[in-house]
Amino acid sequence: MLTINLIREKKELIIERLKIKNFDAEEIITRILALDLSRREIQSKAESLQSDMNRMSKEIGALMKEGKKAEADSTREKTSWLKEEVRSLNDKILPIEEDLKKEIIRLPNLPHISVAPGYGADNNVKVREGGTIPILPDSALPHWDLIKKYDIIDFDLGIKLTGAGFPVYKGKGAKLERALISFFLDKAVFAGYTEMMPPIMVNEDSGFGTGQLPDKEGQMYNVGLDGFYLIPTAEVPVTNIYRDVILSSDQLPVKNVAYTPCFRREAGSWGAHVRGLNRLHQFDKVEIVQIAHPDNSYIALEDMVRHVESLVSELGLPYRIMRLCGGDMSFTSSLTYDFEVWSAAQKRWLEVSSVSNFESFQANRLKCRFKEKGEKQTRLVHTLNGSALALPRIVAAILENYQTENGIKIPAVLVPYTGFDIIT
RNA sequence: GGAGAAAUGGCAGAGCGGUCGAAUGCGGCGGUCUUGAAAACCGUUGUCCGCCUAUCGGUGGACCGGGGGUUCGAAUCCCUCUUUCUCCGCCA
Repeated sequence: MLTINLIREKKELIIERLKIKNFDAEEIITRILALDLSRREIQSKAESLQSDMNRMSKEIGALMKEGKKAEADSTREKTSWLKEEVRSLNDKILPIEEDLKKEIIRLPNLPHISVAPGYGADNNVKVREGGTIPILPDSALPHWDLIKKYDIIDFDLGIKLTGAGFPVYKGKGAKLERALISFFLDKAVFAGYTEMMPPIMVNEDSGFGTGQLPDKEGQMYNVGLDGFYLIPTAEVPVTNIYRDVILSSDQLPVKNVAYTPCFRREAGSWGAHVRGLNRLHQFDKVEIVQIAHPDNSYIALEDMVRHVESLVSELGLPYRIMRLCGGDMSFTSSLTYDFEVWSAAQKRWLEVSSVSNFESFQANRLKCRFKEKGEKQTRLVHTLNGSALALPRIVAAILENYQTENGIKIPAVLVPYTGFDIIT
């Protein structure tokens, strides 16, 4: 959510910058400014009358004490119309504020200056790449065949228990999953992140804080009876830890990491390219989150990108880092880097991580602020997060890229975690 | 699930219709003292919104778990929701 101050002061700049995201903000901003103005006018009026009321109430109190009942009563009579007036003005403010908020939350975050215009994945910019693309024999299998061949992930069983997109990991498949989670967590803790185990259901306030609600309601599973939502990513609980919090500048940056299962309804997104592990309703992910000083948030972003890069690189997966264009970036993001790994049997790139700086956009929804040491003024923090990493596609890439005639080899860094070096 | 009690500033804890944004203690910040530190003493100490102001700041309004109500006036009374604690029941 952009701040009302920014909208008041930098209207033209916002309109310009949002064009990069192919968003026409002009009409919305015009409405916002009009609502803002009328809100302030009414508020001023109401508050000055309220001030009169407060003064008269005190007078009545004083008169009663002195025993001047008649004078107190005459003052009391005078307050009645004021009371009406204040009430009717305040009643006008509420719906205006609601409308104002409704309009403001429709504005996407401003893209960073380095973000290129564009409409989709084709306009993303390749920043770096690494690793070597393996050449597999013609007999190489896609991962959905490999998991059957080695009996390590069972989709049919998941369908029986829950439904499509809820796989059951079995034997060495389950162990590989757990090994990856441990590996990712250990790496993050070593890099200075604090491990968290948050709830995987959140309330509505949390959903609003990170931007899933109210618009992306259909993406999350709703536990109707209790009004909770299953988290689509650990970003939601871990970032919302700092909702309504004022940090001191020497606590920044806050660096947290969490493993959680993630749940996504993925309504309407099924089709080609979603076979096997490519898209699931429930999957495992390790997420890193930083709360940063606004002056340093792009250093933090770079730091996170390097961290994620070290993970894919140590797993020996061919990868590339893409800077998303305006049209491919999320509503809430200022700058996003996507990590893609090469899936050797599908012969395509799979997105395994998305690392973003939200600047103060989430912080404003969260009311997460900080104070510079010794200063009175509060400022909004910057929030960042990134997958480090999302498991299913990493598993898919490992299975495909590391397949041999004798079985699937396990990347060397994982062997201490799995306890085996080949799946047969 | 049943029966009671409670929710106040960073923390602890008073207040239970008017002078309360809120005593007191601790903590934090600034100062005096000291070679330095501690102790002691003095001062200061929240958030949001509006208006005025180039800035420092001034001024008005709101905030005592959330929401609603009674009243000229609510931290204080009433309703409701949430959370916590105690006892009983159930239970990984």
